[in-house]
Amino acid sequence: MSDAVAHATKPTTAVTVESTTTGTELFADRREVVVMRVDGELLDLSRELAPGTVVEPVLISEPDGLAVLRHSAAHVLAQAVQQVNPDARLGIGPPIKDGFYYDFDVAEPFTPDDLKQLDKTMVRIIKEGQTFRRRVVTEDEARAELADEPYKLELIGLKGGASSAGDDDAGVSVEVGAGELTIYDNVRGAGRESETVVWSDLCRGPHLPSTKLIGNGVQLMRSAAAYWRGSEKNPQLQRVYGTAWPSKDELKAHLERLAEAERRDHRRLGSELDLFSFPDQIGSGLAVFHPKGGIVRTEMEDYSRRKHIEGGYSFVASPHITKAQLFQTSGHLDWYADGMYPPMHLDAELDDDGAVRKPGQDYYLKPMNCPMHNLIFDSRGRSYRELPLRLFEFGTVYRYEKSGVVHGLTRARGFTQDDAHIYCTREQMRDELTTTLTFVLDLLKDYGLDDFYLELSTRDPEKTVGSDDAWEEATRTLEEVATASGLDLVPDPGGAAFYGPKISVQAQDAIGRTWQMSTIQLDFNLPEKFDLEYTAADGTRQRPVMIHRALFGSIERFFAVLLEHYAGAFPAWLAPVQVLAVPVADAFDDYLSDVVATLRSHGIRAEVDRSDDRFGKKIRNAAKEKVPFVLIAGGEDAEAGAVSFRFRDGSQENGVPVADAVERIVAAVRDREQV
RNA sequence: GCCCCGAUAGCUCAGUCGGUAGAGCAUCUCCAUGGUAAGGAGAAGGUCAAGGGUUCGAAUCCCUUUCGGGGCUCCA
Repeated sequence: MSDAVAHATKPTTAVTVESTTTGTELFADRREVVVMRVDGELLDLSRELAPGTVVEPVLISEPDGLAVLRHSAAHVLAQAVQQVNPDARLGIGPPIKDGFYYDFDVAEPFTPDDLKQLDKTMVRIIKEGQTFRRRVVTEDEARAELADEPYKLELIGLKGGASSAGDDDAGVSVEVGAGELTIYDNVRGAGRESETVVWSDLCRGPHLPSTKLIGNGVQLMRSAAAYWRGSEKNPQLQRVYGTAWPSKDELKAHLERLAEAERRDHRRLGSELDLFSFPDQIGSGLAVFHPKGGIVRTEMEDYSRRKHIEGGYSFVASPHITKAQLFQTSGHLDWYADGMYPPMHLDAELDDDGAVRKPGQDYYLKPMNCPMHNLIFDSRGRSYRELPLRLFEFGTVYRYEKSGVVHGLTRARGFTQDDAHIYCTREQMRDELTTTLTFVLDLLKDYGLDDFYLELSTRDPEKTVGSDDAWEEATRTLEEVATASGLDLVPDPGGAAFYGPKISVQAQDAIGRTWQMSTIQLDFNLPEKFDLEYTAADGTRQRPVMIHRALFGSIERFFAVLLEHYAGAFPAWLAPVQVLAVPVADAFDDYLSDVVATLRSHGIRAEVDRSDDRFGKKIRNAAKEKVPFVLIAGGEDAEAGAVSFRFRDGSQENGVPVADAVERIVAAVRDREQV
């Protein structure tokens, strides 16, 4: 086999078959090879290979191998479910990020106890070392065999229509590929006289050679309802989620990552650190910020304002409600009325007999600021000399999110956008987009995020307005600007707003999660609808181009992202309490009060812990509050006119002269250092 | 909006079979307190989310609403 290496796409690993064989034989001495790739297609190792075929081994540790592991685990789950409950009907069971799921039609939803039992049953199946055996069937054979599986029959029907690539349903193609129809039999004691088929499933494959290879890195996570084939119009099935890894250690590491994410959950930290809450009395998705959260938010806004002044933005303000006509003009009422709070009907007058004397007006809470900014642009004649005109506002908007989607600060019903609309000429558009993208990325870096990629959301013809030409030009310009940034660019087909395509900045946080942050949207459409014009140098009236952009998206959401990114340990400039002074005994309260007064005179948020807790308890409290600088003073420090620093990592620096300490803290805040 | 689960003191939670409310932390008072993650004692704190029903009796069982959680769908 060593000489078999020949011309192949991956010369280091691919082999060329010399005589008819199978992957099983070819890679017999390499246990970590679980599936093989031929012409870009993944195949079971047991498939026969003709001479001349170029074969790449796929390891369980690489993405394709992991997906096969996870999909195989989904099969085991389905077998376990039908073993426990023969009446369960099968949906689909694809691999997903970190694991897999399988959908079932069952009379009773799964309980946590059911999942435990299924986990045990799965372990038994895995240990049995069942073989996944592929069998090609005709459509009629498949229909006969799967007569009791209505969802599988539906998939077979689908296969006749659209190709797998054209089918939007994630996972459907996992079951019925583009090629032959196949059923996989799970065989116990394969090759022996006693061999029996214990379970079968319609599936395109491939799978691991044996359930044994799934190993002990599998765990069921939760169950939830999911619409059949992802459509609200279809019945709901019960979905069981699992996670699967090549080893127990990797499973443990994954569970630890989940636990870490839970510890950082902004909803948990928000109440632990007394930053914000969602009082029931106000309503779902509507937050109040407490003093400590309020100061963080204020710092975020103040810094943003300063940068916007430097960036040549003009500041505007607009009301929270408006007459319906404005959103009629903008098109929002046509496209997104469902996402808006229902109108207040005002000013109607009735006769004594109930007839309408004066019709009323509908007023809406604003879901967006752009129509308001358009009116500011349009409040007088505009000259090309004013362009680009950049209107900025921390604009609070209200969107009636469906009850099931509201989630902490990241998906709220009322929130404040750091919203700007830039009006410019077509000639300025490209430069302005470039400048804006740079501005956005630089500002995000100042807040401590620095790992980005871009996403280009393009048109969904069903959900958009405007001419093809305009969309084409807008999309091309955005793509060019995005490409020029040098960042990775990922397509997001159909993800555009109804008025234009957008670039969104995706940022990775400290534990590797991706958040959609800023968006930059190009819009030829709203200027048209609002009939916006400026006078060009030659005296003609021209239509400006409009750029929508938000950096934070919403302050609330960005607050949540930063809170999770820093796990509550904000850099000094953002921390609610920047310095907590802890006396060794209350004899030093006054000494530290003087230090704190000096710090405050430099604009530092500093406090003395004068509580009657013992010293150790005060240190504990300061640590739990994640205060960046703890200043300690006892006799030694006081005599030397000094303080001792205790940092968040527990490290210490003693006997620092007060003036040096103040300078150091002021510098850390000024330079936005993480400490 | 849909499916499932939940709501007990400020927070985290216990409360058996339907018999009338409990802990730790936090808070307040007092005592103690000189060096790096919980000093001690005491007090106060509840219309058991809200409303309705069943029952001699409901935190407990049933219904509705509100709020929250996990998903699905959605996200200008």
